[in-house]
Amino acid sequence: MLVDIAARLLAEEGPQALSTRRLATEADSSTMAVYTHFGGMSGLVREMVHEGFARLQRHLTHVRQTDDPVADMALLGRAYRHNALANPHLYAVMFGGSSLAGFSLTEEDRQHGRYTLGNVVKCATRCFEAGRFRAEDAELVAHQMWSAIHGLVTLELGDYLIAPYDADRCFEAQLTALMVSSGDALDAAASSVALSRERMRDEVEASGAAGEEPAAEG
Amino acid sequence: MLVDIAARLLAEEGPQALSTRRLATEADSSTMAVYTHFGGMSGLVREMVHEGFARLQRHLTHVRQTDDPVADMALLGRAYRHNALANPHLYAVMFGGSSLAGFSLTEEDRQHGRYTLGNVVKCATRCFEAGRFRAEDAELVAHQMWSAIHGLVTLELGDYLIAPYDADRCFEAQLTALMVSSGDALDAAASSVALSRERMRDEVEASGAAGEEPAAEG
DNA sequence: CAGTATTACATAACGGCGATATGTTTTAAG
DNA sequence: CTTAAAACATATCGCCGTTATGTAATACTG
Repeated sequence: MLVDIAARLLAEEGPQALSTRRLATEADSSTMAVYTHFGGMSGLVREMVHEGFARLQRHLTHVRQTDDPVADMALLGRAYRHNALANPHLYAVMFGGSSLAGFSLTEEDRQHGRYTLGNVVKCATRCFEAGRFRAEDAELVAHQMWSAIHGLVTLELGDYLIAPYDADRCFEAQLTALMVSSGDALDAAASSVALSRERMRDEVEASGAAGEEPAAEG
Repeated sequence: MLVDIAARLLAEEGPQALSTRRLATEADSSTMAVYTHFGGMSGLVREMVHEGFARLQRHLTHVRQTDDPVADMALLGRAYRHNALANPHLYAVMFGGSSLAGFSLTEEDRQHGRYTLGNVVKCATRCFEAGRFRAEDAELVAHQMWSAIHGLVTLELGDYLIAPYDADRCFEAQLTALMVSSGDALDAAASSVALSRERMRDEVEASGAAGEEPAAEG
């Protein structure tokens, strides 16, 4: 399928490899294929955005609920970052706006992935019910998690975070800070974040052994 | 100067207006001008990045130190956002990575603007000395402020934040959350953030009356 | 001053891009 | 079988960044 080829090209060679002629060559067809099936490059980019959010959703729904909702929340953050690092160019298309020259996304395209926030909203509600977070707006908390971690991931993908304040260090600090600012106690937050790190390590080891990674890239 | 024309085109018409032919037309010269002066579009983009960070620095150094360092810190956040909203396309070039198709920035280009973080680091140190922040790494705090607010601004510029959780609301919440997670008490943080909002309002009214805005855009 | 080397500029061309128009082949419906 | 629709291939248009080549202006040097 053309979408699969496009996803592979995007992951392996980056945005500049996504051209009608390159796709035609790769699919053994003509440049018209993109237009008959997607109405142009914009339509194909839209499909890529949907695919990107589907992969994100797959990562987020993969975190299991435990009796430590704050650790679950931290794990959601780790899953978000993990997905972005596994599909960096796809993530750039999802949020980069005009990452591909001149291909502006529709308002509907931009808001399409909003459903993935539901995972975070539900988890925030559980944190409220457990008395770990101040009882405030769960959606607002979700938006704060989203924008803060999105910002860190964006800077990381752009190679703006370097030693000694590399992305790993900033991310761990960011996770704890987010839990604290939502109302959790500092030591409790640090403990839950540490627990989430162990759960994440176990997760990637298990799926790494099964070779289940969604995408690899250089 | 070619850089001024480029900055104007970028601000008024967006990234796709930045082409050698368009610049040649606008400057009444040929396409070679970009190559003799900047060695190509990449060089011109680099100059734009430098200009963008210079404007950011101008905004950041414009916030005055008061006896409420947390309010000063919040005002730095507001200044950062204000600069990004005043120069949205320029901000996209600074951090969008490949906002312009295929023009990858050098490692030196990406790290060039790092000096602007110094304003935040100094302010964080003052927050420590005032006993408002937990005495930890000032640079780490600065990085957290940076990535969190950068993430929010990025989502805002990309029109990802819509009512009822619009950018204004998320930003105010983000500011308070950042101060709280750095160690400030919730009510103290909220009070300083509110104070910073008033100072910001006075600021834009004063400079607005003098017509001193750095750039306007549709 | 003359002579020269460097820089700036204009023109034309190359390859690649998204997009369109047109005609042809394949597919599916009646 | 007939025909309407979908998919495809080819050629072309107007962009793009970039390069090569030749020319005019400038600055340096003896």
